[in-house]
Amino acid sequence: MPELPEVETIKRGLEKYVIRKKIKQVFVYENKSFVGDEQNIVGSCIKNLYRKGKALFFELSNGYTMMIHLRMTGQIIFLGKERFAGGHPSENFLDELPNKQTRIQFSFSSGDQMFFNDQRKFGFVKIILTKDVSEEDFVRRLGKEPWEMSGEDLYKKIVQRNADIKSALLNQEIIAGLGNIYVDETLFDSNISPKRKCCDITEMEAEQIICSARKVMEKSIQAGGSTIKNYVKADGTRGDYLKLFAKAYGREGERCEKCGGIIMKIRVAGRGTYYCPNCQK
DNA sequence: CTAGGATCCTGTCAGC
DNA sequence: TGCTGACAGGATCCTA
Repeated sequence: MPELPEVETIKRGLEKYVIRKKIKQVFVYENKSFVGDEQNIVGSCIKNLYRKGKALFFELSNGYTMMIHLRMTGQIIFLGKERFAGGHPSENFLDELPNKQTRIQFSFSSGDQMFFNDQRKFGFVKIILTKDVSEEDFVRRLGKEPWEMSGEDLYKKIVQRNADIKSALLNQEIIAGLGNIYVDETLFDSNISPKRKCCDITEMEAEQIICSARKVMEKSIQAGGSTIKNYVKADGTRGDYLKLFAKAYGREGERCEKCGGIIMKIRVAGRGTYYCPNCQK
């Protein structure tokens, strides 16, 4: 689920609550979701919080770093005086905690709590030595984010490939941060079909893709990703935050806002894919 | 090396 | 009502 904008939103929202907090206790409800020894982080303070691609890194005071990857259904919920929740949007943003999907719970000396919830257990918390972060497989293989690369950079990485453009944009080694939704939104904005072969993409189109990816993700970060804020509307009812900005994703059968045609759903790279066959060539 | 599919896991929904 | 299969905002591993 959570793609770069959601993880960035969590990072921005969470840092004001957790920086300088001391981890007093860690409860591991699901062994699969925790890699490493939790005793290595007990007693340490959170010095810094940053993001690489779709992963979050908590740099600790004792030489360790805690990496969290939300994968498809992960959520992070901070519970103090206020509640801050981000990640996979669902009813249990508002649940009593811990709940059935709580995999890891952190207690801070301040009395505040942080929960890692994950329905499908694909996500994980991993403890690594801070000095080894750059050698971590995930980090080593991660490509550049759209803001760090030019259209020419992207063009060079895909020009010799035969795969569909959608498949390449989902590949985090080629470009970091896009997932199933933002690839569809990026290609919709670029007027490029998800089925186009990489080797057919011109350098100008690659330029357009980078431009659209930045635009689409910036807009989502502005909207606040899938946080509790935009999941619960002002009147207390629950909203589908995707509808706030998605122009193609999840809109099968609806009218394209650009041409008035019908948004179609097909399968590309094994994923549900929404696009406008009229606009996207 | 690449590309495509299976896989990890739980939950929900459509269709019978 | 139950059952079944498809599918879900990710990334890795296996096979050809």
